[in-house]
Amino acid sequence: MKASIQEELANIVTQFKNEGLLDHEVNVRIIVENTKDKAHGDFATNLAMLLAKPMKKKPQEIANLIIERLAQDDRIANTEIAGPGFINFFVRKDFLAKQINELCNDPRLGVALTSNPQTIVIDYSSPNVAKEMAVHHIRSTVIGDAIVRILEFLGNKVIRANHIGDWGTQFGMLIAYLEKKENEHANALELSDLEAFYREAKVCYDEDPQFAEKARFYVVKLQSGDEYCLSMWKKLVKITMDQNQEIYRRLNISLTEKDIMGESLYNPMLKPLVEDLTNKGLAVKDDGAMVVYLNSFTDKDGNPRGVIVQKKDGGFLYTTTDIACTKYRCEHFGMNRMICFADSRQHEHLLMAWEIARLAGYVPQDVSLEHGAFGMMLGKDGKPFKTRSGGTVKLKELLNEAEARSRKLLEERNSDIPDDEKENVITTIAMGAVKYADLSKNRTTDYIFDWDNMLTFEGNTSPYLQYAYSRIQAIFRKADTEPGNIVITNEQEEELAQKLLKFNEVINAVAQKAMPHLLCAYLYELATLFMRFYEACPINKPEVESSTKASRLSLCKATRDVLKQGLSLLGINVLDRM
RNA sequence: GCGCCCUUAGCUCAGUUGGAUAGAGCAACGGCCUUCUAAGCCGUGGGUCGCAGGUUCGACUCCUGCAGGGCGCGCCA
Repeated sequence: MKASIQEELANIVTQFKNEGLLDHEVNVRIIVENTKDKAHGDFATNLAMLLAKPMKKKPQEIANLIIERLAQDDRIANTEIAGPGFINFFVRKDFLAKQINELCNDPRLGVALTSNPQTIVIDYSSPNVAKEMAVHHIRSTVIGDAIVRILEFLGNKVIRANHIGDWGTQFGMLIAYLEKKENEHANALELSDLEAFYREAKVCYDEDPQFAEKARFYVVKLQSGDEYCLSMWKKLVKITMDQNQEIYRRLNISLTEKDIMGESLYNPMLKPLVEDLTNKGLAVKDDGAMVVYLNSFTDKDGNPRGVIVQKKDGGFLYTTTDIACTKYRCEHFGMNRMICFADSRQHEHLLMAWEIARLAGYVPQDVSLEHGAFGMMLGKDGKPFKTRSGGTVKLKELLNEAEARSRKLLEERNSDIPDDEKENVITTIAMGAVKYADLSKNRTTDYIFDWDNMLTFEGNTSPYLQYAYSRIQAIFRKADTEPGNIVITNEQEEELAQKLLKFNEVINAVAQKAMPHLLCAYLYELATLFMRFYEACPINKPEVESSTKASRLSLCKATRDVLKQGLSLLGINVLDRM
């Protein structure tokens, strides 16, 4: 609808040009936008104002010319000129009803499959081996997973890439310490506290010279492919990822073991990569290290910035790994697009790695490399978030606390939920609340971590959306009529219907911008409009006519389906009762 | 020193590629449960959009400067 108006306006601009009313050189962006205030109609364009100067006429005059030339469209009730020269379009009510009836019968709820399916790599979560996931890991994990689901829903082929930190010099130390623990016959429980494990390993390394020597020895052995060291390393990876997999399960994250593509995967590719960069004349020796100079980045003196891809001692750096990783993904998956969800500190680093990959010809021109950057998690004081003791809060602790609060709340209510459903209700609400708290914020800015904000169940939260859903389910349990043809009879129905029709637009915007908070905002607005409709428009009441009942049930059904689909794309489950 | 990001109500955040009167939630105050779930609905108060200029018919949005906060800057990842 918007697109067809836009097309017609473009034709009119061409007419103006052909008639000499407008210079051919003039280039205007024709925009038809949704109005914020429905007094301004359903769609509006500012075209007349944009043409005012180049056409040397008053905006109102031009608006009139445009309206005169608009073809008759039976979907449009009328157009008007308003304010400084906006043209407002009012859609006919029966066309709205027609569209919403179509949406009701569409299993995809108006969201078309993409006409141009792509292979898209989503790099997200990326925890470190031998460390527990902390609260800040929630961002990459939850946002990345939502984008994965949305891109798949649109018909793209999505590769989940869990770029775990499973390589580096610290593994010598960790292997040596694991060996020590095994010799002491440590049980699984002792190993499960990875924070303690890492800390203690570090203590041994710092205080016991013999241990440190062994650690350094094991690094070399590991990197040369020693079987014993590799098997110990694999144990560490497994212990860690088993724990992380449990977090993923609780949070309903779609990552599995098969999606693990850690840094170690690229290790064998680093040496040939640097050789290739050297052969191509990109990497040059500087003070013993191999460096790529980039003209598009400058150092503190304004000279091309040097990026080290190989250290003096022959070792490689994480930039080298990221170049190899990008190259591998292009070659191995034939990807069209890659989005890396990592915090904003890595922005410059990623851009430089990708620039090198492009210069080396590893990335086809039309492949889009995107950094789904997100801000830092800060404490209430605006400083990077730390606990009082200076450590981080474990993600597991946050999830436990969410469940505790959810449980307490359910117990305080005199709910009639059967006992066998209660656990599911508690966890579904708790996990939804935590995920939504993160997903609903614009990812680009830093944000304040606060237990109460993160774990609230009122207002703009996931429980609110889940509540709207379960209210609808309650209506259907009591309904004695089937959903039928929708006829819009009042303001609440109209606003709800119009919002439902915007689902398609929102999903596509999220897919393009990789910003799930847009979907959260949409679903919250939808739920709010439903709540108003719910208060104003009775259904299961004796005085309601059966045709009205059938119409409203259809609106309920569409709302229910969009809420369920929308939440499911965010990785949040719904509940039949709560 | 150089560079990137940020600053919107008491608090936490939205604000579409520049559009019409800057919006939510929480907190505060006042209403609404014998009527489809009160995790809800309705209403009230609350703003110099960090500051100062500029561009524009129109600026929270774009440009410049300043202040404050976060982050990054060759051999860690």
